Amino acid sequence: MDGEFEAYLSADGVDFGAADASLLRAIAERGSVNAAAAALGRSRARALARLDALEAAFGPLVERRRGGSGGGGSSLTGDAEALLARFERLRAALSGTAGAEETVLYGTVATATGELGYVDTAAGTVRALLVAPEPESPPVARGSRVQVSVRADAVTLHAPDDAPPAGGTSARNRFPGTVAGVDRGEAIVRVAVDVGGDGPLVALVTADSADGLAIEPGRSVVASFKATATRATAVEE
Amino acid sequence: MDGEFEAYLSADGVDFGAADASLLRAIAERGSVNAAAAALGRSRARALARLDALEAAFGPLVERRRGGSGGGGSSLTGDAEALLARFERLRAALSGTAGAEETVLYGTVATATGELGYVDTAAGTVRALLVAPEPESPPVARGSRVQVSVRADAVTLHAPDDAPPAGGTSARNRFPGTVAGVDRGEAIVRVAVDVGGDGPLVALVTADSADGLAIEPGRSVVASFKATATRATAVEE
DNA sequence: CATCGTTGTATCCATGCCGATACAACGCCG
DNA sequence: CGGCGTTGTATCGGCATGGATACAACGATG
Repeated sequence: MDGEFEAYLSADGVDFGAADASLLRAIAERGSVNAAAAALGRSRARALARLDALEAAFGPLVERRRGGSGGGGSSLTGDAEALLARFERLRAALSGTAGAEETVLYGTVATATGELGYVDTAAGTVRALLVAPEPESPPVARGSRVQVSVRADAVTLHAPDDAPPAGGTSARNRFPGTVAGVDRGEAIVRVAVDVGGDGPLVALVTADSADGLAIEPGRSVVASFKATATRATAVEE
Repeated sequence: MDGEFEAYLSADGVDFGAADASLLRAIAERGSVNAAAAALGRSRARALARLDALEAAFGPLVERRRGGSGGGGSSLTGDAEALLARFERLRAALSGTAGAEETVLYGTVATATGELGYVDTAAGTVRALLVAPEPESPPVARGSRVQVSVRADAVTLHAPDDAPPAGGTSARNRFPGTVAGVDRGEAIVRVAVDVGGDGPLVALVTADSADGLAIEPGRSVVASFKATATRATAVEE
């Protein structure tokens, strides 16, 4: 997955986004809506109105005081801190530097049992969560054409003789393959594994793990990932 | 993580969201912008203008023909299909029914090495990716107060005598604990594990895995999750 | 050639959001 | 009591977005 994202937390038709987070942070930092708005190049009236709208949807976020020492001021509530923390987690989950890279495999749903199904792909059969296109939509059905996404950070690499057992009751997807490429960061390593599909299966592992497995191009490995960490969504034919 | 989300794919200042996806899908289904707009209760002029804007940012999405058999019509390009697939993956990654639930642990960064660090939490030391607050911000520093989020779908459960080895070169975070609660779906199971922190560590596993481990309240288990699947983001004191 | 139903383009009006601005109220402080 | 700097509220004008509408162009079809 490449490109950029914007994400919002939603409640009662109000979307909390990056501009709102900036406003709350500026209030915390400067202690007043007036100074925060000025620092962000926004009008105070609009900032106050936006806070009213956000509070109607997300609960009390800013305690505001007029008069008194310093002329008045504002501070964040605990609810605001929690909301900011939630927003940060959402951003972190999506941010490109935090392992949002995915391997995408195309295939057809072979069996569907409740929320889980098996998908036949070029790389082999994958067990995955079947995600409905819309919250109220019918679930993905057997025979549907789907894309299966596997996050790089959900993939574990094993030496061939140290891998989880194939088949049986193990719920892990398991693919033997050959290391095709290695990109090293300071403490994390991106490993591309050729598992016989159209493109490589990508794993994001720590440098210790990579070293412990002596990861290098040409090395045989087994890649595994949880069924519940794997999503299948419908695509057009 | 609870509540609702809205997510957008961004390029060149244009955000592709649910309404845009609905428009493209309606075009594919009805074969014309006119019919699609009418079906969605939108004006044709605005729909066409929106397509122009989207195409300026994301590339050619709709092939439009005027005159001819049927009076003309429109169809999606391959780029549009790929964009829709990407948007579906984004939605699936965030959707509540697909395992986006997280355990959040608060703690302090003890060591930081490149992108990875160790965080001291009430449940014990966690190895995690340190996510900068903003793309251009300095990384999270040692001593920082952080929230550590662990997705339920990233947590693997093991019987105590079958768990990965503690310490050494293993890159997996590892927490022995006791099953505190079990919620069963048709094919997946949400398991809350008491690991000694403020709240339970939540795991989303398949029903076979849960059965294989004889998961029930009171059962001793070991929960493990990858360092690269674990994110630490800064929070206020 | 006229008709049909599409796309292409332009215009109008309504609504919502936004910054700038102004007046009012508040409570501390000198 | 006046001054200060904040919050509270209201108004104005500008801009963006959106639906409704209208005219023009296109190419197959009868």
